[in-house]
Amino acid sequence: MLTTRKTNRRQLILDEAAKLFKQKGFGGTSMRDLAREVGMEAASMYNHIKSKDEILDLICTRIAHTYISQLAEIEQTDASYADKVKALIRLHIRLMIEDGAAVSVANHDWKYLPEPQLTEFKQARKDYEKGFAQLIEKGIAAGEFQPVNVSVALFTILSAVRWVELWYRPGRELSAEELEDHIITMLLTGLAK
Amino acid sequence: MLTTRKTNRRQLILDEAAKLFKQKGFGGTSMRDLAREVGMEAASMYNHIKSKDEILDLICTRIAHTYISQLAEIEQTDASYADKVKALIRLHIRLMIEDGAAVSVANHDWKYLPEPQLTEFKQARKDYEKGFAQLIEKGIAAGEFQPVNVSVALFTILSAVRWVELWYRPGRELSAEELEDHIITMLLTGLAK
DNA sequence: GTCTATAACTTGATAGAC
DNA sequence: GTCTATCAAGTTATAGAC
Repeated sequence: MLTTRKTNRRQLILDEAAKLFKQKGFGGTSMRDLAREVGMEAASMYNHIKSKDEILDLICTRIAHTYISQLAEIEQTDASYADKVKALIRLHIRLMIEDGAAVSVANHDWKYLPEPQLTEFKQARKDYEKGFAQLIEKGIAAGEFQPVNVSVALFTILSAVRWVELWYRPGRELSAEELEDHIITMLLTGLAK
Repeated sequence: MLTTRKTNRRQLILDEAAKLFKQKGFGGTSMRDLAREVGMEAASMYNHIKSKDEILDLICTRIAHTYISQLAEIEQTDASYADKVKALIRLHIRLMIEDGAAVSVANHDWKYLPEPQLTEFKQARKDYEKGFAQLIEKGIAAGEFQPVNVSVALFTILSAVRWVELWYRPGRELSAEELEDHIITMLLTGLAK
């Protein structure tokens, strides 16, 4: 685990909710579905959480903060820009593997957040993307990267680490580290000979 | 348009449905929402379509067939494998730009398809991915591509063309063709110098 | 083909006993 | 803190007048 979380009753609800939201979507998951998975009646869950919307907010906000604090950490190191970008790619993949359900929810169901959480989430994501883009820009300026279109490079990287969610199963042929190596090779040196 | 479709009443319902499903998800869109957009009462739509599920099926199936027939066409040409892969990337991007709502639905809401359509859709996607993977494999065997991990390359490419949905707006700084060029450069030659 | 009315059901959330 | 019972609102879909 990259982050340590209490494993009380409330956290159990959040963890099971993330799994169900990933499988069936926020709108496709009822509180009764969730209650069955948690092992209590739907009404009882309201002693631990305020609403279905709050569950979504807690999941999305935790993931957003995780990404932002990891970016801040990497920005402070004195590695090359290429190494910083590689480190970020590795962190994305590792978070997806270790906390995939919550990351999927933050990737897909954030749009169902009520205001003002929706606006806050979108702003946090924008800030993150801006910080990531600046690493690529500086890498180009420093001669470490090709002069690619920065937005295209950024979203190609972010998308490439997203599919891990759809594809990777622990115990597949590749270990997490091998997977990271292969994706970094593909993104940094490309397919062509 | 890559495909020509009749613009009767039924098709209007399908087109508006695709837009709403993309915006609010299949579960988050009610038949009343859709009816308002189409300009009739919810009950009246049932003279044109059988059910909400049928709408989803018609959208997903059309997109699946489009991809599969495009792949078959490209496979038959005698271009190099590199050129075949590039052509497929261009077709993905163009379909996303010209028919983005339906492509988004086929990408995200296919999981709400009822059986047996769900199984059929998953099989069609699997077949498509297999055909695409074979082009990459043969390209490696022919010495046109680096000996990358084929699955990683395939899903990196498929993901890279997916984000166009989240990002591209007509009238943005880039034309469709420039966007295709940039993405192909990023995927084929990579970020590193 | 379009409408109004409504059947049959599911939804998120609450009240109150224990 | 968990339960049963329930509410108010929303869901897909159909019946039947016009």
